[in-house]
Amino acid sequence: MNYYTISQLAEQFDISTRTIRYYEERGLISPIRTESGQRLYTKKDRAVLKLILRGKRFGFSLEEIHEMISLFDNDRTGRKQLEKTIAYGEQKLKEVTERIEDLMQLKQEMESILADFRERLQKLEGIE
Amino acid sequence: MNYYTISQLAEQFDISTRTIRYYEERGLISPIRTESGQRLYTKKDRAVLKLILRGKRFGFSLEEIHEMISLFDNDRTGRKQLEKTIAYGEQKLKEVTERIEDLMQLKQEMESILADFRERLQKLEGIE
DNA sequence: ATTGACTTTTACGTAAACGTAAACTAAAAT
DNA sequence: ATTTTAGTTTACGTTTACGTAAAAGTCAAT
Repeated sequence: MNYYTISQLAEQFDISTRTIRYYEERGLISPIRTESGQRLYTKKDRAVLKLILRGKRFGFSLEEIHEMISLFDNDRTGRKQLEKTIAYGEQKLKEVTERIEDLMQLKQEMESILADFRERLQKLEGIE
Repeated sequence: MNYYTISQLAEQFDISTRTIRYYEERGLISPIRTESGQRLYTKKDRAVLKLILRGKRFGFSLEEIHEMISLFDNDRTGRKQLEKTIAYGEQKLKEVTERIEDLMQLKQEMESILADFRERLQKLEGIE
């Protein structure tokens, strides 16, 4: 296995090292350390970071993202745990679905407004 | 035409009056005033407020929302203005479309993870 | 007319999500 | 060997999006 340094990841995702350390502060990511204390990130850590950034783009808070990440934790073996996780996942899935529908409606509206503007432009060009 | 008071709108959207005044501070909404200085909101102001809140749910910043609202400004009569507005609108539309696609991918992933968890649960229940 | 609910401005406070600087150590390059 | 460059912690600063409180004016109801 090979590792990434913090600045490599920062460059790859175009974020600051401070941001990555901050995510660690908040418990979202947990890189291993070298003897001297340097952080080393695995592919999995990288994937988690990717998830975080995607979540952010969707307007989820770090706290929400934190919860969602725990969905991917494979340590949930017990039946009760599994059931809770599934219930939580179903709820989050519903939220995402609603958000998609909302966005699609917004898209529709923007398209109709644009169509209206284009029509106006046409008329203006007809005069000239 | 009839008007809404600030607290009426606040109640309707379940937000604080401070929030509404803050949107005004930032130039997102511009209610008229009574002689004594009270704010009065028209249906149109209400619609703008609705837009703002929806934008927020999508994770747009107030600054971005501000720009998007200007799309709905009907004061853009000049041809150049119209062209600029259309170009801006097309770009925003693209962003929204990308966001939808991104979200749909997330949805897929969540569904497959959930399917996996459900399968595990089934196996656990088979044992018992 | 007076109580109480509502509104106004001004202004300081706050949580989230980092930015930035200092002071220091380790690694890499010359 | 010694500069650079990259990394660490600690800690204070900053922006966004409001919350909250004070002081004063206004509207609605009894």
